[in-house]
Amino acid sequence: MSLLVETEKSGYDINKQFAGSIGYYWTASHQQIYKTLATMQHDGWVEFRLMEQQGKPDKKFYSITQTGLQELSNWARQPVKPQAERNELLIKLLLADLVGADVIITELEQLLGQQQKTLAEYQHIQSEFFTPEPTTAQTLQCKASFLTLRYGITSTTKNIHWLEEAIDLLK
Amino acid sequence: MSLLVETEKSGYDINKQFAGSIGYYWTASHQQIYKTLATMQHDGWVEFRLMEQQGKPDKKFYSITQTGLQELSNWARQPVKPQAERNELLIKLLLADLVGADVIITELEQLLGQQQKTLAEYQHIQSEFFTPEPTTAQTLQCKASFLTLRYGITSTTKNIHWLEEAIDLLK
DNA sequence: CAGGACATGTAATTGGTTACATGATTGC
DNA sequence: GCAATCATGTAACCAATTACATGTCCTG
Repeated sequence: MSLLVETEKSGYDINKQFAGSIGYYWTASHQQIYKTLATMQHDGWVEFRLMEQQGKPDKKFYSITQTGLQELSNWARQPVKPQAERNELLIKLLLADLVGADVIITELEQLLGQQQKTLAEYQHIQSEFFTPEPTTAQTLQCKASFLTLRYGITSTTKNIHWLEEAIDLLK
Repeated sequence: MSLLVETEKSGYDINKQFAGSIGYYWTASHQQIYKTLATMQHDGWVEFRLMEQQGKPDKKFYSITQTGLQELSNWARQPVKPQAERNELLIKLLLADLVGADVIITELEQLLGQQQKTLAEYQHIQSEFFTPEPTTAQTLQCKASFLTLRYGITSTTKNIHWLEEAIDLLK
């Protein structure tokens, strides 16, 4: 729903946003998107207007309603609920005896490579779009995107650190 | 199932383990635990023996079977599936215009306080149980617990860094 | 005598994935 | 001719949460 605050969008558009940069911190399958839009429409949180197209299926442009805006604002005022951390990797560590440490180490190394690649991408984005860094004078919108990217960079960096430490100790 | 590799346990025991240190990287409600144990037992991955007790309800001590061990080992050899990141906080950042930046900042500060407390706890545990740090000579079991703690410390540190940066920029 | 630990569950619902389905248009 | 893009969905299933349920013993 947050994505609809800015401007009206179709389910397809939202799906593309998840596939892009938004996907770094939130994702949903297209099935999930359409289902959610349908229930939100049913609850009166969003409404849509049909846009007929030739050759392609019709588009439904969803926009947020007053009720929806109220609902969203209420949600944003509630503290985030601590979500259960579930880390398969740490479970596997316990099983190192069972499958052999080398299997685990190989996987850790693979993940390390991936994370290093991701970090490089993020840093590229930062140097391209956020130099110099946003100051307090910038719009909230701009700060939010910057902090999102920074979140990606800090978590990836920490992951790399931990993976290196883990590989080092297990070897 | 990983928790049953070491020794037989009841659902109640597992629940307590989740409530303790294991809970930092994996949790489940007692309902979920009993349900999962029941299906695993049905699939032949675990078996139990009843322990009758006077005054208290009977206990079911579950232990892992050969089939279960095989299944678990297969699972551990598979690469972890990348799980969809979902971060409510970053969504809220986008809504700072709607609810006012101060609401968001207050929440960030609250979280910062919590994380600092958590970090202090972790560091206490580290200094108590892992000084000096485990070397390559230690058992895998010991290394695994250490790395789990290290994971907690690195991610909490990362959260603190990011929260400080975010508060700073939004103010 | 109230509240928590002990010990197990069922039922209903939500949130999400996987698989299946449709059908025209555009680019290689 | 084949795959990808555009654009929507349904159906079945799995995982997890919330709420409800039972009954004893021990401690303050």
